[in-house]
Amino acid sequence: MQVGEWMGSAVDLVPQELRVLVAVADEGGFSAAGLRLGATQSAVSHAVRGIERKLGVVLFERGRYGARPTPAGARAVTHARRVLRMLETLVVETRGTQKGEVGGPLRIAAFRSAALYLLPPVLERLAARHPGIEATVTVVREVGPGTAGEVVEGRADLGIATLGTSSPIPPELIGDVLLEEPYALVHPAGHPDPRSLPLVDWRENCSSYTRTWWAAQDWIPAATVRAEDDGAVLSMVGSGLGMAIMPTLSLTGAPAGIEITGLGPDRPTRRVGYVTTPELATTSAVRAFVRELRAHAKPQVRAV
Amino acid sequence: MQVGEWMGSAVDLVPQELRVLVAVADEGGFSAAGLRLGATQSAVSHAVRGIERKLGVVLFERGRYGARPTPAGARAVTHARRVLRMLETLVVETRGTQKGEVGGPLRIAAFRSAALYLLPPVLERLAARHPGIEATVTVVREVGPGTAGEVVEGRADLGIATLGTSSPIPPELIGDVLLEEPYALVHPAGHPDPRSLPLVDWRENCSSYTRTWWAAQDWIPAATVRAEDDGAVLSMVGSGLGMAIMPTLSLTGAPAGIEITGLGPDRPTRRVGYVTTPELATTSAVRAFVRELRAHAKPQVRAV
DNA sequence: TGCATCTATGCGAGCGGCTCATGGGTCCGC
DNA sequence: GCGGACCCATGAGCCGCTCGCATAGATGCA
Repeated sequence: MQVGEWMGSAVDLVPQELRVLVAVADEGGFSAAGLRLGATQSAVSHAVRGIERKLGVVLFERGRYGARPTPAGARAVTHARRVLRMLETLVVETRGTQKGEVGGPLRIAAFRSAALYLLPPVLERLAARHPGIEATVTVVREVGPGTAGEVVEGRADLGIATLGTSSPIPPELIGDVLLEEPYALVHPAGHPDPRSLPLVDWRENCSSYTRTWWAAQDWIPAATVRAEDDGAVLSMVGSGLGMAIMPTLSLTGAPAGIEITGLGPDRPTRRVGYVTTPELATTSAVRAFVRELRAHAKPQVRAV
Repeated sequence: MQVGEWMGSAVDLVPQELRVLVAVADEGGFSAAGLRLGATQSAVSHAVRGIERKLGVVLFERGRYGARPTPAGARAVTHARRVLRMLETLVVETRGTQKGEVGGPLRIAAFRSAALYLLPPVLERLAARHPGIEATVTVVREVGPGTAGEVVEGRADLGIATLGTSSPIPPELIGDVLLEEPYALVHPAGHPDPRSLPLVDWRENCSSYTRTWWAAQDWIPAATVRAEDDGAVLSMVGSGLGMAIMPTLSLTGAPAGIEITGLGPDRPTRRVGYVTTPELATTSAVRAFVRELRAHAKPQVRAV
């Protein structure tokens, strides 16, 4: 005989149900979520209905367009992501304790230049040392919530972020500064008076500290051109369209025909660091990655 | 048709399985765990076997005595507790978002005197303000891992701890100081020279800062009597057996016949605070409790 | 007014997880 | 030494949950 409500709480959300929530939120509809999960729309509909009945709360507004999370639904999805990640962690760490090795997925969110120039050598050494770790990098524009937002929302395990006065670490996250790098003036090579060129800027380049310094410099004009990202800025400068003030990391892949000039002793700097959730900070995969990150970031500080 | 491995990952630990792990670890055996879960020993055996097969790791050593967790098992149990708590949080917070009210279980670990004299008024006001919160208090001796250990192990959501130089907040936890209270000399009322009495002490009374101060006081003898807890010390002092040096909180319920004398301007103090996990710190129940805690702790600082 | 594209739902099938019953192993007392 | 009293392990069977299928309902668009 099997009693209706047996072991377990009255409201038990199994991992599959959590995955359904995340999939619906990500895909924006039941049908698309079903496709992503390798299931039918019917299964998703049944599942969501069951969850809503258990919780006594409507989680998604259905409509012609698909499904949007209600406020309660959005909160549920955020929690669901974290729970799913902790379940993954449980499995990986338990296995790792047995075998004495480090492994598991590691989702990194980074802004463009960090993903292109800072992470590759770090990930290379990480892979060499811990082949079990499956690292994935997502490039996120460092505006609004930025990479830290990805971590808060549970979409990433660790974020490479610019940690400035304008963007402190959110209270529910922890992190540390990896390197402090100066801004420099970039301009077409051989230009006699680069400071007179029009300024090329891009959206992410707006740390408040930098802005303060900018305001004190009377030679800096308002940006005449606003590019999509720092890479675009760099190529525009290379094409002779103007000059730009960029952090060192963005200049790593500078093409030929570009000259970099320092901004003097009182030049502005920015701090680049990492952020992660405290429950993930203790996992061996995150610790191993941060170790490699530190080992590579430290020399760069001196090289600047 | 239903494919063998359909939705969800190959290794999916459902909440019931997590509860089985926790129950077996807590109860020390499959039969007892089954009893606690309202299920049979057979079900527990099947479940544990299934989990071990999924993870590919032996989680419990079985024997005549029952079942003990292996190292991997212990880690799995710790993670399981946290995941279960986060699932609970998901449900409660999602419902709360809808209704706009705060609720859910709140497991508090506190050392004896805090549970007896600090918490009751706080819990009273908390219950008045948020009837939905179901607070439970566990008294934990503040030695070794102490109340913070309960939180780390996932057995409590929030701990009232003595935060001193000897016991810093563990890196995976967050917390804050609530009040700083002085130690005082307690002795039988009317005694002409209380400092000459034999010293009564107890195990928890061993902050390193206090010890430093003690070492500098030549009038303090080695403890001649060592009681089980501060309450016992207090009643022994009340019986005229000797004097003791105790923090203010332990003196709240001092019986008649006891006199309290200050220890001068350079008296030692101890800091009492709370600790919790960062993922719980953002939940509305914990925030509400901490708010009440602060509101009550603050005046006590001035009253000292 | 069809059509396209969503979600909702009734129905049936299969797997998973439970109980029941039983067996094996070990320690203890008589 | 031997039954009994604890453990856990395992096989058989049953029941419910969850999913797929088919279809109906809703809605915006041409």
